[in-house]
Amino acid sequence: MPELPEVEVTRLSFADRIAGARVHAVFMGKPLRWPLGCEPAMLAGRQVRSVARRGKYLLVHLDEGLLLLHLGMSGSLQFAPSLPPRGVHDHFELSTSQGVLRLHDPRRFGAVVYAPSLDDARAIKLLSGLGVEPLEAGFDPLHFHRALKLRRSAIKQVLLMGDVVVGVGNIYASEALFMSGIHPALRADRLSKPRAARLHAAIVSVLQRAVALGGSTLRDFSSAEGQSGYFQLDAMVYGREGQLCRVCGGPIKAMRQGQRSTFFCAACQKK
DNA sequence: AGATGTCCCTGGAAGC
DNA sequence: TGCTTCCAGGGACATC
Repeated sequence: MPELPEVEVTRLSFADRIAGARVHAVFMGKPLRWPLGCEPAMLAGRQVRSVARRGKYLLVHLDEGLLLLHLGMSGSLQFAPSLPPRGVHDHFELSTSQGVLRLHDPRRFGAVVYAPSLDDARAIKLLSGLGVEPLEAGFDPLHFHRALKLRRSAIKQVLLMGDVVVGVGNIYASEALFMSGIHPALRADRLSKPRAARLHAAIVSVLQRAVALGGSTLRDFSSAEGQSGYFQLDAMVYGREGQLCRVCGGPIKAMRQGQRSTFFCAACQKK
């Protein structure tokens, strides 16, 4: 399932190649999470300027307006000079002078939304509530600790909410908490400054590492060049219920938090 | 206002 | 073997 590293790996895999491309045609398949918000044919003739990322959203900037792409939980993008015939799960396609950008998304939790600009109400609605970027300078230990002090939910759930820091999904939240020795159910406002700093470092480390390794292949992920990642080989706790902790040899446990599964080692992770 | 629960969707795995 | 049930997940929205 695409979290920040997968989205970033996807971006890196086609951003340079699509920059400058002229849109020829737009294909819309089955409805995605949200409507496109404009007449698809309206996009023909526009030029792709750049592809940026904010949290788990890809921002395809056009010479006029932009497309906000979200991969949901099963979405992946392909970009190539030409692609094989569309399958039943290919729900969005941008044919351009430099290749075809195709969204494949079996579960259709993904989205493609058009906004006239970043100041437009639709873009603001999707982007304004997002927290800081974990791989940028604005994410620092002291601000992180201060933000956690305002939250009484379990630390795992605060990480998932994405309004303190973006891009940490279910897999990396479990991994980062394991790396920093923090129990997922600990209230966010109970983290000491040193523990918040350790968690901060773990988040940066696990995300950077995942980007460097090409993202996680847990489930359906592959980059827009078709490369699959191999983070799964290195998961310390995620998906390992009942297996032995790689550090202490104790059993990895699973619990539910807000209808999401959390994996942790009760010996290594303390409240 | 912050916290919590519900829902969207579908393929694959597990259970009977 | 073939059916049903459960589960995965991000995030908007409703409800307390």
